[in-house]
Amino acid sequence: MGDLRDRKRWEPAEAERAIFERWLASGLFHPEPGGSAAENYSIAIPPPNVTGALHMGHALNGAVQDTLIRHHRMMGRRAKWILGTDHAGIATQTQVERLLRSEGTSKEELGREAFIRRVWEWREQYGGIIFKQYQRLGASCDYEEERFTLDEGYVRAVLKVFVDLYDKGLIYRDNYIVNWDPGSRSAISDLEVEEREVTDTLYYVDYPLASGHGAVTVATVRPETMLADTAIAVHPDDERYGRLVGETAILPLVGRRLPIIADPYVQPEFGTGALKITPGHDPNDFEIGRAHGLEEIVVIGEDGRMTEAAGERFTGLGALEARDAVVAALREEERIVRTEPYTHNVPYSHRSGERIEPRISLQWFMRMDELARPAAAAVEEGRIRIHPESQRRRYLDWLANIRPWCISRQLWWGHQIPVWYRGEQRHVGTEPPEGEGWTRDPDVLDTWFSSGLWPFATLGWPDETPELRAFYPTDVLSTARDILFLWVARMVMLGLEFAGDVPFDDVYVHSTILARDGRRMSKSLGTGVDPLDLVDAHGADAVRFGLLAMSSTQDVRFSEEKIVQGQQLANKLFNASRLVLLRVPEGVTLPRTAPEPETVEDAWILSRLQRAIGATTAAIASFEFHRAALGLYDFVYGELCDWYLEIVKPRLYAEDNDGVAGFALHVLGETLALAHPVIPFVTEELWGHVPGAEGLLMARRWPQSDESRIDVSAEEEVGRAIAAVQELRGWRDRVGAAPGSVLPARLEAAGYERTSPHVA
RNA sequence: GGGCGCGUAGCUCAGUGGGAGAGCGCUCGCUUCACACGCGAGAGGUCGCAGGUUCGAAACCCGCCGCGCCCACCA
Repeated sequence: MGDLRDRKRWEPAEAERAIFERWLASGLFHPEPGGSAAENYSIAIPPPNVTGALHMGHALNGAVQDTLIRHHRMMGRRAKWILGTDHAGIATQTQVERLLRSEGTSKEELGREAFIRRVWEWREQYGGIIFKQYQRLGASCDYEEERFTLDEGYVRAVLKVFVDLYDKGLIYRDNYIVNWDPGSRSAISDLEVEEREVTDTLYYVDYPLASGHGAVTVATVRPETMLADTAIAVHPDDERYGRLVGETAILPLVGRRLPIIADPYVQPEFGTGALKITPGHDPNDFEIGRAHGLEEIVVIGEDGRMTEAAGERFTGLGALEARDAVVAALREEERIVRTEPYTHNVPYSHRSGERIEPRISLQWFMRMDELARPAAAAVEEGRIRIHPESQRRRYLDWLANIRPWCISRQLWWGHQIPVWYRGEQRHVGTEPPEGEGWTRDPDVLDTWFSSGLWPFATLGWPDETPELRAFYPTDVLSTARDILFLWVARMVMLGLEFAGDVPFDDVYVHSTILARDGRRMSKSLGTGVDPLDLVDAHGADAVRFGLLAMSSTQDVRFSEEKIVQGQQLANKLFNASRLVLLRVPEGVTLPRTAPEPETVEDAWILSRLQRAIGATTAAIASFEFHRAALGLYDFVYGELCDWYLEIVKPRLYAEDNDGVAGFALHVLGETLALAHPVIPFVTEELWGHVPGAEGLLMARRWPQSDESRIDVSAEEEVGRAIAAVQELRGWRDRVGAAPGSVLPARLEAAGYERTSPHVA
């Protein structure tokens, strides 16, 4: 560790690695299962993607979770931070596909089995790097037990849940309109779609009536989908069209006969008040089509290109090319009456960034309403608390309006759906059926389906393991806001349904750390900041402190200044400790209990310490991490260092200093413990230099705030002295007196009897 | 269209009924034996705008302006 005498600064780079090794070797990161979940403390980490690298969100969330885990570990709880990664279906498959392309091959060329083997190899090579990065932050996860959502046991849990839900009638297969992502060539769920504002052209197109008398004009921004039109709809009360309902129109370019129907969905004010109905490629039209029993035609294929059903001259064209071709053909027939620019929202895939093509396809769905009710009740009744409060409403609103979830994905990397087909027969089970000629459903499950089981599948469910008994339900789930529905709500639903209890008591939704420009950090814009660079530059404690100090109930812009502030705190604490430790005489060790104050300033700092302990404990308990971090800073800087240590310095340097040394050791020891969850490295290092300190600080008891040590009169007395000193210093500077000069002065005021020497 | 939130010092943000604050930046002064990644002293704010409640409002209420996020099936 080196001699403190020669170390004038806290040099995190040198010290942190060694300290982490000591923690890891201690085995304290890995609690043996025992006791009940109510006595123990556990947090399941939001599993990063196998492919993931540490970003600012991970770093903040890591700081939050580690602060909680370390705090509760010091409170004497058996504390487990459950660790693991997510197979991340689309993201991982996309990465490996890209790699294959660079090697001049493709997943189709390899075939499914070889491709999956390849992904596993890739995972062996690159997976889990992120945990090395978490370690640099000091995260005290249980590294001995790393879970993966495609581990054998986990797969069993996923398949069992699928089969159970199927047996309960909550999972079903249907031809339904879905968000088709041509980029990943898979269906995706509603939550993976983002709207973008786009200015398109609204085309007014004449559909001639079959009677030969006149035409109906419809307005559309997607002329290419007219090839799949199967009706025209008008509002039932729309007098302009009343007599046309029941008649037939002829679809231009195709010649199909389209019934003219009445449906209240149609807005008479929009366009011409007549709407072309395309059940195969529009969610609304799909509903109308089902209500009226219309034919469903699909003309856009899985690759986003027009199928043969679109007709010979359009087959193979991309959807946008087809739009131009259709418009050209319509112009040739003089069907386009007019056009106007039109700005509206268009769905894009959050995954691939490509435009979503709504299309009908055969998919697996999960009914959510039945599961949603208890999940809402758990929050309404306070069995789960969501912080900040504002997120509670979002959660409840989403559950109240929940819709079926499309859970099948047309990928290879993931949990393959446990359904086998043979002719008309279907077998749903965790084991393949007996006999020959069965083929398994090729689709895999949405990644969030397996993530939804995370808090209990990681603990061995469906087996009744000691881990499950000891650590489920977990205590806190800390996460970013954008996966509240995608992940958190689904864990609640599935936890209640399968593990028999809520998956966690508290949900903490942390800030999103934005770039300086107020937008999300972006690699392509170069506005991202790598947390590991910050660790290199300022140390892990500084990064943790800074992120916690930045965190809030809302989004914040990243400011490196806060991290610098953390670095200052670590350095300050290091040097304050040096002052005390280097003056402790032989034979004086850390007192077992708080010593009696010898002077008013002793009483004062002891009193202020109790308040700092109370405030820090309360801040962590209420998930106000900025209060915890900044409060520590204020105590260490503003009270301990600026005043107490300055005042006692002469006593520490005096010959017979046993008393004050012991007292200062006590204050130091309590302060190190108090700061440890936020800045674990420097505090652990210093603890190792405290004479009489036993074991790791990480395992020490959490300081208790002792009401009887709060001394209001000492606080007032010293507070007055501080104010007097500040006033005198101001005066000194104003009159231009040299700081080193000695001036005769007389103090004429009451209440300074014991502090006047310090004022002097 | 519905919902939520934000607007406080040059920057990033705390503060939510009674003193306008922190870090960084800026100015001035200090090689004081824990720390120059330091110490001390300062400058800097109509707390978005307008109205109301109150003895008292940065904070509570109403409106407006500006910014952001989420949800939503009007072609």
